[in-house]
Amino acid sequence: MASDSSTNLGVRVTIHEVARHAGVSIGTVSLALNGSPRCSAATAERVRAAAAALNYLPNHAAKSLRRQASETIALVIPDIGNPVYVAMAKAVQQVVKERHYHLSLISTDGYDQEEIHALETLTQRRVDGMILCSLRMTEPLAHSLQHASGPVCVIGGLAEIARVDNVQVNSEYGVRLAIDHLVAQGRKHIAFLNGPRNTVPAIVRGRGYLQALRQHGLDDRAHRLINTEFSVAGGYEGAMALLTKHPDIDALFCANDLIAIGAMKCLRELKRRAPDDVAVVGMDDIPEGLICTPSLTSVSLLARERGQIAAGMLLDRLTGGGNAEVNTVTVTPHLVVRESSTVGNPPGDLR
Amino acid sequence: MASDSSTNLGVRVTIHEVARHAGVSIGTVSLALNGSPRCSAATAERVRAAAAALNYLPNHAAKSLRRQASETIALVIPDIGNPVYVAMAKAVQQVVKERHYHLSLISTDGYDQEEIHALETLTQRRVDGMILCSLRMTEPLAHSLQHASGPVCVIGGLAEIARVDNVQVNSEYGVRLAIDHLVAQGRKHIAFLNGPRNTVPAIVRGRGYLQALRQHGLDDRAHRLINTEFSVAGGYEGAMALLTKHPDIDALFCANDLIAIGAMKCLRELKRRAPDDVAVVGMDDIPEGLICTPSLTSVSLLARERGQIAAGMLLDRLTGGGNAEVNTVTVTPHLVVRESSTVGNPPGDLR
DNA sequence: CTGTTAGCGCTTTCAG
DNA sequence: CTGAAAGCGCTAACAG
Repeated sequence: MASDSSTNLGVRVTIHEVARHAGVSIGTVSLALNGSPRCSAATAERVRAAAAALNYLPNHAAKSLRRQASETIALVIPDIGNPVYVAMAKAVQQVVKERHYHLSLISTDGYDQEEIHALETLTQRRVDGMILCSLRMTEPLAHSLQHASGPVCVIGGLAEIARVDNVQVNSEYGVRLAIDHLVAQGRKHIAFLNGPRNTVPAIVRGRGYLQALRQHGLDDRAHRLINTEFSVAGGYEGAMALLTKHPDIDALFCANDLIAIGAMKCLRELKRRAPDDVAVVGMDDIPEGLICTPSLTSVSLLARERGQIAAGMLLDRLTGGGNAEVNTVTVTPHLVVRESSTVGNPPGDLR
Repeated sequence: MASDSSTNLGVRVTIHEVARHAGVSIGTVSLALNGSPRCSAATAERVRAAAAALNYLPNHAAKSLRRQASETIALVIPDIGNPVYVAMAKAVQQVVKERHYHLSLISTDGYDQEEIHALETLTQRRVDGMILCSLRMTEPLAHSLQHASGPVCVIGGLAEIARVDNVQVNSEYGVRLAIDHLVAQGRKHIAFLNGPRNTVPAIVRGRGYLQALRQHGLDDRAHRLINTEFSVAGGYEGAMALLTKHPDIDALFCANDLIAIGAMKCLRELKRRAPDDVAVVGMDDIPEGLICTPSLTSVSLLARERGQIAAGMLLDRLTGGGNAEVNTVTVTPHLVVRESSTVGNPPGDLR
């Protein structure tokens, strides 16, 4: 009754108890438990048995302090409410787990300050490395990044201003795919619901949009481009503003799927049918694109893959396999055609 | 060039450098930085200045090891892909932040083992306390819980088998609200798309469903009840099975909104109109309920509020304000009526 | 009010 | 192959 060997009731068991129980010194326990070869198999077995019997679990703080490593990486994302980042996080989580690390997930929810703050966790040795997915790669952030006291891998963003590992997606090409598709569907007045003006993705996508219009010989005066939040509410408001100002719009290209979903809600209220009156195309290819009516055509920016690649890259660097130079990987988006952009011949495959 | 005082380039600065720089001892630095009153204001200021100049950040592992506390709590949720848990996490995050703690978010994604594993982080002193939101409160889990080496607050689940702090929602009453509403809308053949048989919420909701049917004098043989996954895919498949077997069904009550969304997708494919042919009601009141067509009537189970309450309860216990006995709070759900259940008179307010 | 010192639990030399 | 001992960076008791 004094002690229940199957549990540890608040009484933390340390390496010392294990040593006593196994009749060896604490140094030997450490060697045995870490699978060092400089320890006889018999002793190792005895130590493991003692540890199991006592329900021993190593104190993480002590281990970190001594090893100068926490076996944890952080993933910093802009918004955990956006399913595309959830998908990314799941991919990272999987890799991290396979390689016996831990993941600390941080959502900055639009506060730039949080990103700098997250970088501090690196210096504080709470995490060994970090995957940073930021919408606003500002100068102070780039600077903190450059001088971070541990490896960082950036997903997206302007990695040009900070020389660090990064995985990019060719989103201008993604925009191109969407516009090409809409033109092929016979659309002439293609509007663009872009993200906030001060975000890197919005800048790149806006540029791509105008370029694509030009290449198709369409009016590229950008008068059908509007900036809004990367959210359903943003899409709704942006679409409302755009459609009331330009009733001739026959296609809405949206910088992400949340915006597209908000835009479709707006269309419904305005009694304009999608895709018949207005075709809609988003970006990110989130699962929600399948549940809305009509189902949403979208450009996949391979969030899952990027997360997976970034995690591998970071862990390689952490576990010694890393090389000296800066690594860059760029993935290529692809278009997923669904109902919201194809009148008459809806694609059969909705997954 | 050898040193840039505005950053620390990989060279970790410790309390010793700060002490040297400020011309005091390390003990004094510690006192000053932790705002101890036993330290003159002038010295404190000098130390703070030195720390800032050197870009000093305390080593978290060292601090944790010494203080036996990590100033971090964990939130364990079943599925980060379910927006209701994202909402809960955001609420917890906010409270945690206000009270200057850190949050470690863990998604178990259906693996029971992960929950036990998460509890180990408590013993390993990675976290000081934990909020556990589990679908399957199994015996081994309850046991680990009971003997956890730190405070745990359970959200939902069967807290009866483990005497720990908990915040509940009266979901049987929530089910009642939904069934009452459907009956009031004139529905006679109300089916129930429940969650997996071995989960606590499904057990409770299934019981509530049958009880409510009985109270309305309806057939309570449970032949229109089916168990499926708490997901869109689960809802789709479950609805397909149910509707083909029982064509007379005129209402689908779903154990959560993901199931309801999947069910609506199924209805669309079967060319059965919602709400005209089949009314649909879900539970959780996730934002996605607003983007689907028709918008989804749902029972709010107050995930945000429960997260907020649980976080407060846990932090109170951690920061000393806690009392000895086990705390229990129960919140009361409410119905949010939208289009999917009301033919003819859609409610004006869709937010 | 400030300096000195022990020690949190662990890993890792260095001896034996 | 195993034991002893130092020390990671910090806090908190205890002197002064």
